[in-house]
Amino acid sequence: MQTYDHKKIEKKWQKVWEKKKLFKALDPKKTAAKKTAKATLPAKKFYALIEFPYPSGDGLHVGHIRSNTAMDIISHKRRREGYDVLYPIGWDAFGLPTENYAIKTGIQPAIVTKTNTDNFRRQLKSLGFSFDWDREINTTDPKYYKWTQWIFLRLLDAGLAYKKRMTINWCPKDLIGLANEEVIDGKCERCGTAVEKREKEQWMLAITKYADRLHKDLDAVDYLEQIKTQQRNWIGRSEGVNFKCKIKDLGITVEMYNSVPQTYCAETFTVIAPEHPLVEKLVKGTSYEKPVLELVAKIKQKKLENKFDIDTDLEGIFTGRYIENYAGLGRDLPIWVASYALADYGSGMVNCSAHDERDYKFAKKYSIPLHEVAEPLAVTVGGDDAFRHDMPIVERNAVVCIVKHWAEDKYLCVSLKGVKWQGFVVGGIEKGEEPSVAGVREIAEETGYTSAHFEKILGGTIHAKFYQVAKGQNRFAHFTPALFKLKNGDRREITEEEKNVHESMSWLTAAEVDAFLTHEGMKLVWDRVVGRSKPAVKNGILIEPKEFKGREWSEVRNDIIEHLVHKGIATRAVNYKLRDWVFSRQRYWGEPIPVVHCDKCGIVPVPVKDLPVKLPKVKNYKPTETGESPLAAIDSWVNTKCPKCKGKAKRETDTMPNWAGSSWYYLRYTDAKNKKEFAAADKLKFWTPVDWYNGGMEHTTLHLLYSRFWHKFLFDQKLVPTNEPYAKRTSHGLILAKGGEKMSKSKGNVVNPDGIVEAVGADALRLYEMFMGPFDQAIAWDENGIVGTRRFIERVWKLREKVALDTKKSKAGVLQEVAGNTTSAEADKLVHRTIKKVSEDIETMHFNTAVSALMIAVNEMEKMPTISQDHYGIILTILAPFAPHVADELWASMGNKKSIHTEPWPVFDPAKIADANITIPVQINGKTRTRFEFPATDIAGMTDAQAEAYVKEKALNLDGIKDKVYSNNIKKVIYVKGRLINFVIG
RNA sequence: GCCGAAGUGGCGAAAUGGCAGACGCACAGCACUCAAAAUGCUGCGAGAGCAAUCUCAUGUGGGUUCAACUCCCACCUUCGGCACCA
Repeated sequence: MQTYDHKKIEKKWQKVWEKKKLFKALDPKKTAAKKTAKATLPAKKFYALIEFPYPSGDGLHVGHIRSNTAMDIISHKRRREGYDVLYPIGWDAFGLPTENYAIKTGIQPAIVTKTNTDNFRRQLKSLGFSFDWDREINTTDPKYYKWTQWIFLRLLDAGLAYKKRMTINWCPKDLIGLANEEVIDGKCERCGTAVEKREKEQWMLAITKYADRLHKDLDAVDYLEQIKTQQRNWIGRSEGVNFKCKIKDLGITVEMYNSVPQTYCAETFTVIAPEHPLVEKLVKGTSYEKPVLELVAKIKQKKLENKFDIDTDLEGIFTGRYIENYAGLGRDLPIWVASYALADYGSGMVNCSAHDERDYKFAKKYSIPLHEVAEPLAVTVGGDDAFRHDMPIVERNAVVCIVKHWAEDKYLCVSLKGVKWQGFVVGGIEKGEEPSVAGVREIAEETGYTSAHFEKILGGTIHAKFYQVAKGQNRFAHFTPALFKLKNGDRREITEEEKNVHESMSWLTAAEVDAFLTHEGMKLVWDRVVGRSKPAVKNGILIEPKEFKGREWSEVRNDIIEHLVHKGIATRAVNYKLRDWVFSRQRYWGEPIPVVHCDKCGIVPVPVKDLPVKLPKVKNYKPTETGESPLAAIDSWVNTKCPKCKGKAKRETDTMPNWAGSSWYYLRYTDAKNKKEFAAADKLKFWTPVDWYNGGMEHTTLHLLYSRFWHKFLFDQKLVPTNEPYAKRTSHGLILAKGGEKMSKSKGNVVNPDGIVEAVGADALRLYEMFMGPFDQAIAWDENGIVGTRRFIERVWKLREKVALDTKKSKAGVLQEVAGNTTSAEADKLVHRTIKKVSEDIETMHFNTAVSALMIAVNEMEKMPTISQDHYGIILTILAPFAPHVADELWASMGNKKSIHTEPWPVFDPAKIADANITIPVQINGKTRTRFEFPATDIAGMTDAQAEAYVKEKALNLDGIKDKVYSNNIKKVIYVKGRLINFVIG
C-alpha cells in the first residue's frame, strides 16, 4: 500500500471530476430528454446556494471555506439521494476596496478584478468543491450587469425608483464622498480631516412599499428564528395611532405616530426657544434647515416667543427622536424640529420610543421618585407647579431647558449628552439602598471639565451621587431616569473596579446642572409647559383618564387606541422603521444607472435595446470635486442624445450600490448565459426557489431584505414564479483571527489557505473546518487542530489494509446485499449508527459531531482484526462529502469503476442499531451512584409496571445502593422507562 | 443606545430536563529506535484518600424540579449587526 500523498490524489480527482462534468446541474429540458432515454434521472431538483464571494486582494478567506464546505456536503448528499443539484459559484466583484485600490495605484478596477477572480477560482478549485463551474457569473461583466440595469428600469417604470435630496459624507480635503466605513469618529479615514455633510440628489428605491409583505411573508419561509427576528426588528412593524398636533398660534398641524397609551397619559410637551443658538446649529447643513429657519423667522416676526402652544386636548407628550444614523446628529430634537424631519423623511424617521413599555418599566425600577430627591427644582409656570429639567449640550455650549409636570416621567432626570463621564461619582439609587460606591474622579478630558470644576461648584453645599446606569456608547438616553440623591452623600475613593468602567453615561440633576452652568457663566434658556398637571400613572396603574382608572396600562392598550380614535383625536396607524433604500453612489466601480438627463424631457430611461450602459475606461478613479462620480469627467461618455427627443442630453453619472448585483444573482445562475433574457422562464420555474441558502450572520438583514424586495417586485411583474426567493436560510459563524479579532489585511492576521492545502491537503482542511466547532457560532482560527483531521485521514487510509478483498465484488451502499461478507453484529451496529448520526447531523448542520462520529467509527474499526469490504465502503461513502478526494481514491482502490460521488446515499437499518443490553444508571436523590446492565430480552414481554418492578428490585440489591437505601426510608421512586431509576430518600 | 447571539477542563468542544466533559488538540508516562521524528498503548477538571470511594465543579445570584449546562427571573462579561465594508 502506498503512503497517503494528498497532493497527487487531490489534483488527480479534481481533474477527473472536471473532465466528466460530474457535478454539472442538468437543466429541465435536458433532464426530460435524459429521463426518457435512460429513465433514471430524477425530476426532483435541489438548489443549494452560498453567498458569492467578493474577490478581494487578500485571496480566499478560511471563512469562505467553512460556508462552501458545508453546502458542498449538503449538495453531495442530495445528489446521492437522487436530486438534480444546482450548486453554483460566481463573483460579487463591484465594490469599494477595488476602487480604492485603483485610486491608489491607477490600475484599472477591471484588471484588478480579473487578477483577483483568477486567484479565487484557483483557490476554490484546489479545495475540490462540487460547483457547477459552467454557470460562473461576475457582477462586473457587462453581460451580467446589463440585466441589473434592466431590472432597475423596471423599478423606475413601476414608480419605485425616485430622486431625493440627501446628505452625504464629504471630505473637504480629498474632495471625495465617503462611505460610512470611511468615516471614523467624524473624520476621514485617510487624511483625518473632519467630515462635512453635503447635499446631493440621490436615487432611492421605495422598499417601504413592500414593508408589510417583507414582514408578513417571513412566516412562510424556513429561516432560522434568529434571522426572522432580526428581519422583523429591522422592518420594525408596530401598530399604534397617528396623533394630529396643532400648534395653534402658527397654524401648523403635525401628525406624529405613537405607539399609544403612555402618550395618552402624559401631558407635557418639549419645546425650545427659537432664538436659541442651538436651533441654527442643529439644523445647519441638514435638509430641513430651510423650513426650520423659515419657521424661526415666522415666530420672530409674529413675536410669538414663549407663547406658542399645542392643542391641549390631545394630552400627548411628544419628544421627537431623530435617528442618528440618518441625520448624523445623534440627539433628540425638540418636537417642532423633529416634526420637520418627520415631514421630510416620512413617518419611519421619527420614533417616540422613549415612551414604550420597556423604558417605562426601566424607569419604574431605577428611578427615584421626585419627592425623594432632596431639593426638587420646583418652578411655577403659568400658575402651575412644575419641575424643571435642564439639558445641557456641552459641546455646543448650550442648554435646553425642559419643564415637566407630574407625568409618567415624574422622576427627575436630565441627560448630559456628549460627555463621557469616566466614573465620576457612583452611588446607589433605589430607595433604602446603601450607596455601593462613591467617589470623585476626573471627567473625560474631552469635555474640558475636570473634577475640580465640580468640586468647586458642588463642594460644601451639595454632595452629588451619580449612578452609572448604562455602560455603553456615548448616546442620549432621554427618559432613562435618574440617578442620584442630593442629600449628604458620602465620598469615597473610587475602586479599581470602577476605574475599569469606561464611557459610562451619567445623569445630573437639574440643580447640579444649574449650579454648574451658572458657574460657567452660562444661562438657562426659557422653557414652556403646556397641558394640565395631573398624575396620570402611578406604579404602572392608570389614574387618568377616568375610563381606564385602576387598570394596568399595558393591558388596556387597544382599548385606549379605540378611545382615542372614537374621540377623533387620532387615527389607527401602522408604523415601520424600515426606510427607503439609498440606491446611488458617487463612485466609478459600480453599475451605471441607465438614465439620461435631458433639458427638455427630464429624466429619460435608456432604451432596453441600448443596454448595457457600459462603464468607460477612465484615467482617474477619484470622484470629481463637485461630488459627482469620476464618470462625470468623461465628456465623451456623459454627453449623449436624448432617446426621446434626440436632443442633447447627459448621462447619469451615479452608479449603483454593491447590493444591486447581489440582489438577483441567484436567478441568473439558473440560466447564466442567456443573452435574450435575465433568465428563461422554464429554467426559473424548474430551479427556483433556492432550496437552501447559507451565508454569513452579517447578511441576515440588509442583503437578505434587499434581495427579497427585488424578488417580490419581479414576482409582481410576473418575471419570477415565486413570491420568496429562498425557501430556507441558515447562517454560519464568522471565523476570527487567533486573538478573537476580525481577520483583516490591515491587522495582518489573515490566514491564507494555500499553505494549508499544500501542507496537509484540502481534505484535511475541509474536515478541520467542519470539526473545529459548532457551525453557527463564531470561532477563533487555531491551526493546531488541523493535525488531528490529517491524522484521521491517514488512519482511514491505513484501515484499507484490514479490508478483506477476497470476497466477491459487492455493492457497498446497498445494505441489503451485504450477505456473503464476514460481518458481525457489533460491526454492523457501529456502521449503521454512524450512518444515522452522520446523515442526521448533516441535515441539522452539526458537522462537528458528524466528523466526531466518523472518528469514533474509525477508532473502533482499528480495534477489529478484519473489516468487511461493505463496512469500509459505507464509511467511505459517508466520509466522501467531507473529504471527497481521499474517499474517491480509496473507493477506486477497492476496484470500483465509478466515482464514489455517484453512489446512492446509504440508509441505516433500525434493526441493526438496537442494543442487546440495557444499562440503567441508579441515582439516589438525583445523584448517580452506580449503574447496572441486563439483557434487553429480560423485560421484552413485560408491561411497564412489571419492568419497573424488575429494575427496582435489581437496583435495590446493588452494592453501594442496598446499604444506603432501606425500604423504610424510600420516599419516592422515579423510574424513567429504559433510562434510569432514582430513589428519593429522606 | 437599539437588535441579536454566546459564556462548560490548559485549548476547540460534546450532552431529547435524566451517567457533565464524547471527539480532537496540547501535555505526561511507556513501547518501538543508537537517537530523534513518526506511530502505537496508557493517563489527563479540581480537591481528599493506599484503595474502594467521597466532596466540589458548566459566567454570577436567586427560583422551579425527585433531577438543571439545559427551563424561569435578575445581573456580569464577550462577540456580531445597525442602512455608503461586503
